[in-house]
Amino acid sequence: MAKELTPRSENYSQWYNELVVKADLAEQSAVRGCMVIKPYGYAIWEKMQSILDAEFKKTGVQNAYFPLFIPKSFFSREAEHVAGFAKECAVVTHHRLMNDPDGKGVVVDPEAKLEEELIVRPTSETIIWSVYKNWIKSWRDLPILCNQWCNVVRWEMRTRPFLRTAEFLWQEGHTAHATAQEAEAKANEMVKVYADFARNTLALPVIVGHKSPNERFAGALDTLTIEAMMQDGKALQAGTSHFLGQNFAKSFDVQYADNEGKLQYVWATSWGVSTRLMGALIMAHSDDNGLVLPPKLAPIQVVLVPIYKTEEEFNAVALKLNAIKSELEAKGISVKLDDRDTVRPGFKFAEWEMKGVPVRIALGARDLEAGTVEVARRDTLTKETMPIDGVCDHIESLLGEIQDNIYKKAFDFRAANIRKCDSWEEFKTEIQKGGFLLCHWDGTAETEQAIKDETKATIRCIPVDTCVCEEEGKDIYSGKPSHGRVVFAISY
RNA sequence: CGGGAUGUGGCGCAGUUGGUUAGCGCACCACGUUAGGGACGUGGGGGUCGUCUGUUCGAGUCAGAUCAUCCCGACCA
Repeated sequence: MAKELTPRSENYSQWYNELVVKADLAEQSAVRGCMVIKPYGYAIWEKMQSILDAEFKKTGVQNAYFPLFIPKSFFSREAEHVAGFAKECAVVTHHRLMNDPDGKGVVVDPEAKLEEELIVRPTSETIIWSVYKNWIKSWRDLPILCNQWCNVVRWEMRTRPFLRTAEFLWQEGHTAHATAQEAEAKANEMVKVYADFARNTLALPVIVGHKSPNERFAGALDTLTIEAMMQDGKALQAGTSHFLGQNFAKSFDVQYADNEGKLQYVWATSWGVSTRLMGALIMAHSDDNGLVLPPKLAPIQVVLVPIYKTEEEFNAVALKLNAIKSELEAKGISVKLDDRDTVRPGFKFAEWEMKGVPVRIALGARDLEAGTVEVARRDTLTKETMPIDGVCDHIESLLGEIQDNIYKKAFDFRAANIRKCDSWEEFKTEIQKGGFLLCHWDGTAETEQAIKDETKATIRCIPVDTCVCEEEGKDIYSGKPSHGRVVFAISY
């Protein structure tokens, strides 16, 4: 059948690419590396947005919107920042088209060349700090805590659906503070928000940690990350929070008068998560039957499938199912009654499984007589027939159970694929098997680079809340002294 | 930008040493039978074979050019 997936174990990439399309999440667009997010996929993203947005607001953050275009001169003010992004920017050079004088179609009007080129934002630090300069005069203006939900463009050489696309949706928070301590605390607070969201909502066990200087955001003094493990053992950076120090304040000359009247540069953070979380969700939980969505994120939590032969049978079954639907909805559960008569039940079962709906209820004439329903759960692919009375209460708790079980499954998988490694020879073969290796590192960029060149493995993070191993040891590569283990992995 | 591959109805493919009307599966349309794990039967619609040039009596098939896409690298959330 057209809907069948390549098995995960056979070709992980192909399985992933097919799943994105077959679960109706997204498809490729006419422009290479860009993606159409379809309604079902977007509904999941919207759910992520609304939950995260509420969390941000609890920390005092407000939403705002800054322009898509950044004048080239703004962009080039912070040296490290430019160096980090210059190679992947879309640039607007003209503002008008004209009819091709030599024939059909249109060409760029050479008369309409812009005096200063505009960069399509790859991230908004520069434009935002050029604006913050006008907002900040006094210590009384601080802190400023803004977030924006928007799209950004990074012209990547190679793209993959959700994980790396030329254009993607994200949120970027940008805060300005009077002191370094306050800014660092904010960066920590936000990475905690991300970690809680990943664990509680996405059912994704993540490791929180610091990036090594090599892997740090361009222009940051410190980058905090949440790192997740995918089912092929590769690491995925799922969100980052940066302590930017005074780099951007100095580049954009943003100073405030403190309570003694002295001018001080402002301290900054920025933090973001993107539609890459969709990729993380897919790769962490899905199986050969398709998507597996944690109930807290599923746009449809329960699907009802009627089974019938005649119209009378359908009416009787639908009556019962509608009653169940109302009762579930009264509990705040989102329900879909699949009453299409154009496809058969078996087709519906397979289709909703592909789309990852956590719970399916099937009800037919047989059940009506016996007073039962069939309840199937997506995470375990098991089903049981139970009395129709009390089924809604059962499903309410079942959704919680499924949420926990999906997290547990991912947690156990990760636990089984994290191991310590103390020998360089062992490292070289072990790292290729996938998973995270906890190893001693001497703290130098040279060692990290050498390891990357030889094995493609990078330091995913220096963990702060999971697998923390502060202990004396020797660097796995250089043999120099080390004060703790860090997480090495091959990453997306 | 380096290495590899592929372009044939919406999708996935076949198409022999060049040979006449370009074929198959899925999807689609109609009718009927079906319906508790991706239904079946019968009938039907839809493609000039990525593009250009060449070789030839004759090109989906051979040659050259060109464009596009995909995979592996470099780069990256």
